[in-house]
Amino acid sequence: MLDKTLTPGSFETRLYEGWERSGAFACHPEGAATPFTIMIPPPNVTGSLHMGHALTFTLQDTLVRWRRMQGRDALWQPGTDHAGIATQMVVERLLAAEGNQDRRTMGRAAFLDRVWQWKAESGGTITRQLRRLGASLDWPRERFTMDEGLSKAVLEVFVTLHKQGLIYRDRRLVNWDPKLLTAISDLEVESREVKGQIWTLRYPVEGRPGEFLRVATTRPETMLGDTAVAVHPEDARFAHLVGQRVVLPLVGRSIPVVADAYSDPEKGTGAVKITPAHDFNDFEVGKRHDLAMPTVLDPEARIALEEIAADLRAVDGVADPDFVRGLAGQDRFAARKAILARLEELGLLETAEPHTHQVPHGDRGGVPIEPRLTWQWYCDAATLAKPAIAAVEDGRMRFVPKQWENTFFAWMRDIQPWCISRQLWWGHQIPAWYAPDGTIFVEKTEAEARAAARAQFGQDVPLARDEDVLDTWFSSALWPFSTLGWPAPTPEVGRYYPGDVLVTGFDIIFFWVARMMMMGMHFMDGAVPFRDIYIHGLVRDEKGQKMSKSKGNVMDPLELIDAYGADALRFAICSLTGPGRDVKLGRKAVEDRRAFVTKLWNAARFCESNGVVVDPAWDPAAARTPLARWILDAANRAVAEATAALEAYRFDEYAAACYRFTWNTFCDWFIEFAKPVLNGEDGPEKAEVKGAAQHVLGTLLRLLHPAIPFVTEELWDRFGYGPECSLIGAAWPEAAAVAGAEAAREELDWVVRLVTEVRAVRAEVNVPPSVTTPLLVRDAAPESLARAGRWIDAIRRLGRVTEIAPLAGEAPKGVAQAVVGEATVMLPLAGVIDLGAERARLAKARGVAETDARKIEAKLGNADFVARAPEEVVDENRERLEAARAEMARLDAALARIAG
RNA sequence: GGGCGCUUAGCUCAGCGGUAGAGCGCUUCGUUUACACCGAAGAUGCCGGGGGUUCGAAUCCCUCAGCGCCCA
Repeated sequence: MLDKTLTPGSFETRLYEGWERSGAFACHPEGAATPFTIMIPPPNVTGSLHMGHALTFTLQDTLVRWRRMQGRDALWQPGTDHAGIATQMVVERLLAAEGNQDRRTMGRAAFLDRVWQWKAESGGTITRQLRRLGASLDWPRERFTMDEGLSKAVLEVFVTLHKQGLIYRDRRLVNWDPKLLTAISDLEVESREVKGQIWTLRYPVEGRPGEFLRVATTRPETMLGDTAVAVHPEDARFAHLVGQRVVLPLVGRSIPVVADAYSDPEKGTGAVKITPAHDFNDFEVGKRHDLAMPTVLDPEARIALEEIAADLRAVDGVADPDFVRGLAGQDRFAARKAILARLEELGLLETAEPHTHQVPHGDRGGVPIEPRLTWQWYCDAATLAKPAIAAVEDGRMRFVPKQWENTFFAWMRDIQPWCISRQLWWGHQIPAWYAPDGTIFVEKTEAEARAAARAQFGQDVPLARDEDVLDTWFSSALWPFSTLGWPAPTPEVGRYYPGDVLVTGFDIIFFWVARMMMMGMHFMDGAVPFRDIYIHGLVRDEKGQKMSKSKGNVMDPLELIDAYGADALRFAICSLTGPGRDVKLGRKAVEDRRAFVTKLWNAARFCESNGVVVDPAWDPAAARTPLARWILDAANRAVAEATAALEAYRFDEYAAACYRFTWNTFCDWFIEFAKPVLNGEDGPEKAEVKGAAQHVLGTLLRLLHPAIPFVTEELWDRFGYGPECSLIGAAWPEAAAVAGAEAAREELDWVVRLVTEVRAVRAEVNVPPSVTTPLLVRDAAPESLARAGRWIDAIRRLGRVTEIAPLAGEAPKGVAQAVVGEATVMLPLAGVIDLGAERARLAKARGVAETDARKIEAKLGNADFVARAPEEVVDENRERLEAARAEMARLDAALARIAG
């Protein structure tokens, strides 16, 4: 017997272990079935399961379970990425907390050992948690971006792209994180609004004593590296100064005034100082005007004078080399203060005004990034992006919803060289070796590099390997094929690449999506890495706020699973995942879906306690009773709706279709109609109701399994639809042939309408539930009376009716009435009902019918409508008008009957 | 500044040319033996404002307003 109350915790772990043990999650490369592949966008190895994961992995699991049931050879391959910066930070923090040596003291090899040790201990957190969610991942195929195999793929790709000229070394400005001491990519930089100040400085014009060029800046400390002042070429105010020179205060360097459209006459003073080595815009100006580009900040963003020491020159009242020398080694913000103070003393600081502006910050380190001129490795993203753009343009890859194409195109068409080197230890060390003369050898192994060097120099030379590692996204970009064993020619690569769909959030389009496309198409002979890209929203709290620790509105998916069950959480997620919308998910939403899971459980309990048992031989095509035919037909429609919804990635519609059929059809009506039969005598009718019940319950369990795998599997097993843990491998339901479906639908729909009307009448005229009445039917067609007779047991029970009789003559006094189709049904309730309430009720119903009729009359009275609208629309309106008029007439008659 | 999205019942959202819907909430009623994580009934809408296209607009177009996000 099923327990009276549903306790998901009592079976979730057992079922998951059962599935996993039985190999139900495994793909079958040797099989004949058509593959269905989803590559997990690898979560960060330092992460733990949050609501965003719960969302994306629930959707992925729903798709995978559904396709698996459809007979596809599903591969959902799990794994994590090594998260270079995040992991290194975690382990460094750990070392500090343990009171251990820091990484520089312990050295690279020892530090990396420690990271691997951490990975072994803590790296499995998220993969363990995914099991709680029910994610049916092919665990034995789990991969990690630092695995031997994936590292081989990284070497192959790096070396190949280098030989193709698509990876190169360059000295450009990079986003430098002065806290983490590494370059980071544009995408790892976030603008934050900062309340700062804007200062106006006075730069003396050379050879014109007393004349100054006023420049506005938010970063006065970089002035030490200024090599020009730019004004707009068409700005008349400064035309006479273009080509002149100014003296750089404090430093004493003579710098030119250049005309460059970058300078905005509307902003600040219209003249802008140019520091090419410390600002991206200034760098471009510097290149245009062939300016020197001295660096004045060291990696930790402290003042460094090496590149300007030779330029320092004392100028009376303007420049002070001793002061500048004293700044060496000072932090950028301390230096700013000192410089401003000194400029003020010299009378060269004109104004200081409050100013709010966007300041780039490193998203990991959290400090303002510092553009720095450094040598880094770059990937020619613009070239790699072209085939990916074309593949989306011509439909070989499809964004769902489509509008995300715009975001993708906008970024891809203006993509910048991708800085792929990082000054970290944890990651794939760049396979580049330097000879003493600076020659670079890029090879997969040191031995190959040595051989290449020997070939070049005619003798062995000492080689030093590049210390840097690659951006984590470089290895993640290879995920769709590196996880399948590439570059080895494995059967998996041929079979599971391209994937069918990548599921991810819109915030990740530039990271995984774009990069996987670029690398996939380049290395897999132009083949796209996945056909569909399903983009879902972000999880927010019930008020629509982004969840964050600082706001304190985070919900823990594991805690929700403990409280309500994984199925409730998953069903809530599916229900709320509409197209192109964020998912607002409060605790209440999960609690509400638990009620649905419980409802299903209780419906199953009803079936069990009424002797419904599984009968695989039961043939729906042989069903003869309207009730069986009706519920089978309704199930067919639910199957069609659910399948269409999943095909369109409409998780909300899939959940809604399942919900409606389960609750509003199966529970509310089928079970109620079945009760009189099941309580009655044994016979063919009862047998058929049981047969239909077991058949449809089985359909329901299969239909709902992708969304709520645990409770459906538990019920499937308990009822004996199959062996333990077999629902996951059961066939996705398909429409069953049902004879006479239309007639059955008409019949049952009529009964539903009759019962609903009777209930409404009773409720509105305040008939106590204890009072039962006969039902007098006037003007009923013979078929309606016959139906009433066939369903008298159900109508009695659901409408609190004693008997049904046709009424030919006068209606008794004090009836409550309702119109059902062509018939008027009357409940003789003299003395019980409030006649005033009944009259009001009928009048209101008549009003509704009249309004409806008026609207349709107006429509049909419009000659243009009749002439131009499609014929079926016009006919439909004529029929509706007729029905509305007939209803008005019947209601008028009903009102007349109880008049006065 | 450029781009995208949103604005429909108290709340969360479907619907996207042809009769305005769901869930939750609310009100009333309910010990009918699956389920109170339940059942029955009910109320609630200038479909953001304005203009246009159309026989017909919540739905298509323009415009304005507000909100949110992304990129500068």
